[in-house]
Amino acid sequence: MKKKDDVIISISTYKHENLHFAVGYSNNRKIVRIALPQKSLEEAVYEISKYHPKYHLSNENNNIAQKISSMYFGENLDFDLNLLELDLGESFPERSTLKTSFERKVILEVAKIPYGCVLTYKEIAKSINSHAYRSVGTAIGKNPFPIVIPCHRVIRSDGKVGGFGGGTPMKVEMLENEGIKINKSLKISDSK
DNA sequence: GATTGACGCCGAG
DNA sequence: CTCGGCGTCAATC
Repeated sequence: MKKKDDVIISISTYKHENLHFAVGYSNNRKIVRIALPQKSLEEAVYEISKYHPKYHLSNENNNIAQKISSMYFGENLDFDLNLLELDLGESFPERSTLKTSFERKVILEVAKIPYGCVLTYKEIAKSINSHAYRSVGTAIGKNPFPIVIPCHRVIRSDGKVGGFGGGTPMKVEMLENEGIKINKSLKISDSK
């Protein structure tokens, strides 16, 4: 009997401006994880393979990886969320980082934030009827689909950009690529 | 239970 | 403005 966790995923990559993007797919063609851009191909692939050790590299679907890189660099593109395997808890019980309903609620709420806009961790918590601001941050930190699920658009209530898995500088860069102004003390400068 | 957070709020310097 | 300190609650051990 085949364990679900043994599925072999395929990883496709795309390079732009010396940054390597990687996307992992399950055998049903859904995206199981997106890697933030890395300086080398090996690092980009590792960001996927550390959650899904059984994989092969593929050149199929790297148009998607290319699209994701365009979004990273600030293009305002629509992305079909149906391409994402949001049900990771079921499909990949061991590797999942979206196990609980709380985490899924948070991620789905973040998915609604439009291009060029930001919300605070507190606002996300409020919209899912919770006061667990810190837990919202922790859940967003596990986002398997960065860039597409715009976790970089969630900031602190004091106006600072806050933490980010790929480092605060990357978060700043992504926000600036969307036209959001950020001053030297890492605060969003009001764009009115 | 105890510890740990990509947080929030307030008060003291 | 920076820093503690405490509040808060989901996840993890």
